[in-house]
Amino acid sequence: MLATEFKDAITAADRVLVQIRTAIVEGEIPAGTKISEPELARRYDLSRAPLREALARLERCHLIERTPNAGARVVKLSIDGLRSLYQLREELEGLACRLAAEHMTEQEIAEVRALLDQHLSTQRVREGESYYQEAGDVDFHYRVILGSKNPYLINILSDELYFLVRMYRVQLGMNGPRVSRAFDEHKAIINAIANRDGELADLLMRRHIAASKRNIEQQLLQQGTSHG
Amino acid sequence: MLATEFKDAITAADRVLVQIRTAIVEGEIPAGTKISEPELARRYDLSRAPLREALARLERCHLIERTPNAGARVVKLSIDGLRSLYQLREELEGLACRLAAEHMTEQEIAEVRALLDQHLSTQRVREGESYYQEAGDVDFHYRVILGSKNPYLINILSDELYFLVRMYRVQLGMNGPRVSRAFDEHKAIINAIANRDGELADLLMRRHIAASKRNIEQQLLQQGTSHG
DNA sequence: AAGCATCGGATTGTCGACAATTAAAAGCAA
DNA sequence: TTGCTTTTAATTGTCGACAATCCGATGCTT
Repeated sequence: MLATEFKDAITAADRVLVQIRTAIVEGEIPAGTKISEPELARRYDLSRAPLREALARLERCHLIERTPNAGARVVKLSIDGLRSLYQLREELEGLACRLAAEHMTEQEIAEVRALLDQHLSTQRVREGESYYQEAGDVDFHYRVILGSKNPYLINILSDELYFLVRMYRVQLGMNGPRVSRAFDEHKAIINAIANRDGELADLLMRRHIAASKRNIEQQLLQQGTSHG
Repeated sequence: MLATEFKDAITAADRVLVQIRTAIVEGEIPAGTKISEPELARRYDLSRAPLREALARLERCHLIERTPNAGARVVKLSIDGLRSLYQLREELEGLACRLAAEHMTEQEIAEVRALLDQHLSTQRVREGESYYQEAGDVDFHYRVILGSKNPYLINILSDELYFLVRMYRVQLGMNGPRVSRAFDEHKAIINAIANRDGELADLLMRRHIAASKRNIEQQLLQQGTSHG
């Protein structure tokens, strides 16, 4: 997914990390599941040593929660969790926009624009398939985050928070008119960055994220009331 | 240092983590040092398994940097690193202040105020010893961060970023008139929070952190020019 | 029957050894 | 002597087994 997650020297722990992480994000391993180290070790055909390394990293991005001597559970999706998470996202990606407006090169901006055009045409062809929207959106945000050029900010957003964000979006879906509006909002944001108007880019990004939050929030509420 | 880092069931990995982390922050293990797993295992008298768990967590709070199959090094302190780090701190602790003004109970606020008075008297007695200032400052910020009641924000600030912040401050020192001014700034911040004026608390905290940054920045510049 | 203590099973934490990879030393050619 | 290749030693990654701890079931007491 992310352009170049590991340069070279991919270790077994890295492979199983990606596998389990994907399984959790996509819901193949359901939220709230108790994690058994021996079971997962058998399932992915490796020893517990690299598996535990992978679990440590999963804990880092809040996909599992560990308690000493008791084991780990896949995180549960909740409204409170969503709100806390998106509260931070608004702030951090807003900051990323301000910094991106300051630090992104003209070429980087041009690349993001090309990316958006490409996504737009892809969406026209594959209308309705939300996965492409998902991938495109993640990619856009990822580019802006990188554009901030702040290594700690990049690390927090793209390595720690973003998998949980994707988990909410993949499992609760992005639906309705938001799908098509997101593209326009992306365009507006990159325009502001291109104009070196960090303040506006910040504002637009916060609204973009807030709208996305409301969308998922509704899904959660509906799901919670219908079969609780 | 932090009130209750591990509830119970302290494992060997936890112990060695605290030991190594302190050694790095205090500079006992110098910045930039190559880390040898066998050596550290002998030094702290345990196997490599819990040691590696500890190293994984040290990487998480940016105190060491690992490259696959190549080993780990203690992070180096630099001006660029300081600026990136404090840029984030300003933003995140500013947010923490806004949230704290909203969510902290009257009792929590009263406790922080008592804490400040206690630190003030302690400082009068042990004037000049910057360690107490350091501990007091960390404690104040820690309380405000907790007051935000946002678990992700708390995790990022107090578990991931703060040890690196402390490393800069311990190794480069907090000197001059800043030491005494910090107390007044803390007072002003908690007053704003008590008045439920999140916007002001945010502003004051950002200035407080910016001033702290400038102070360390100067130390780094002097050190860099004097013996390079 | 309800509550508590005890026991058993399973899981996590830790250990020492082996395999794979890397970084540096030694050797050779130009 | 310089540059490259080869070898070698050390380090990291991985494995299987053991020890310590916890959760659930069983039995006893009141």
